[in-house]
Amino acid sequence: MVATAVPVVTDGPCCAPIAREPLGEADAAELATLLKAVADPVRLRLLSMIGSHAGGEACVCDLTDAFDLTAPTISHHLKVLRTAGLIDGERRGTWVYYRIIPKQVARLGALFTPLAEPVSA
Amino acid sequence: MVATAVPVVTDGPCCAPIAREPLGEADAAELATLLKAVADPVRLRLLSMIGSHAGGEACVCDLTDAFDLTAPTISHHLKVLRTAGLIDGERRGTWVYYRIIPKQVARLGALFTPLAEPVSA
DNA sequence: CTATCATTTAGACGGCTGTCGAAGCAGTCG
DNA sequence: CGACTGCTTCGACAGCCGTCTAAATGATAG
Repeated sequence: MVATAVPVVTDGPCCAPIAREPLGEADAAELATLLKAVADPVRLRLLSMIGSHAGGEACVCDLTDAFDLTAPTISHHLKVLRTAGLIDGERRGTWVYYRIIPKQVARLGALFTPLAEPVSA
Repeated sequence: MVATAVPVVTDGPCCAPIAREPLGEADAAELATLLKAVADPVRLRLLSMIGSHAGGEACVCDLTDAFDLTAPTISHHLKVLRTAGLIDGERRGTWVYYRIIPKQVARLGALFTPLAEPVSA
């Protein structure tokens, strides 16, 4: 968390955080990396499937079956998501289970959220 | 808009919309296109500069000066953002001014926002 | 130990993408 | 009209990315 010392004036539906002050070069580069990780239809669906799966985690075998893609390709996409810190994988016996890391996903949302509603928390 | 007829159970601070139900193939493809448009450091900064500029719009000349890139390259990035429906440009005399289209930007935010707070609207 | 299944890694290949220089279009100034 | 400035389009090129096949690794079963 960077916590820029800018007083957030929630005076109505103004604009997303990205539109409050110009983004620095370094921040932009880092955020772009994060965004690139989700800017792919397959990875978007993988993330969605993992997140919406009962128990909060999904087995790779289930994920692979849902696409017309080979197992290595799915594995590659999962690695991209894992490297970006969006998901975490764990091996239990024969199968590997993936789980979403909500904090990092929320970071993406915070970027473009209009902040129209006051943050009650 | 595909509008899958699934009853969305908002039973508390669960997870982002993307994690409530698996994303359809078509929706994923369309969202990926939108995300690709912002998954670039230069475009992220352009969007941020335009959005945070006084008056809500920025001249291309200002934008070009802020980067170590040639004018055609900046123009290319602006076109990508415009094609994605994120910004809109208008020529006034000698200069061209760009403006953010908040609705489309908000769509991005809604994707990953945790929805921890009840939607008052 | 060997066989088999689940997943990842390695290597290769075609297509997309960011960048540039050159040229074209639009508007202003003399 | 003719020259000049601001921005975009065009064409080309290097590098990245998504996909595959083949092979390696990890774990269980017989």
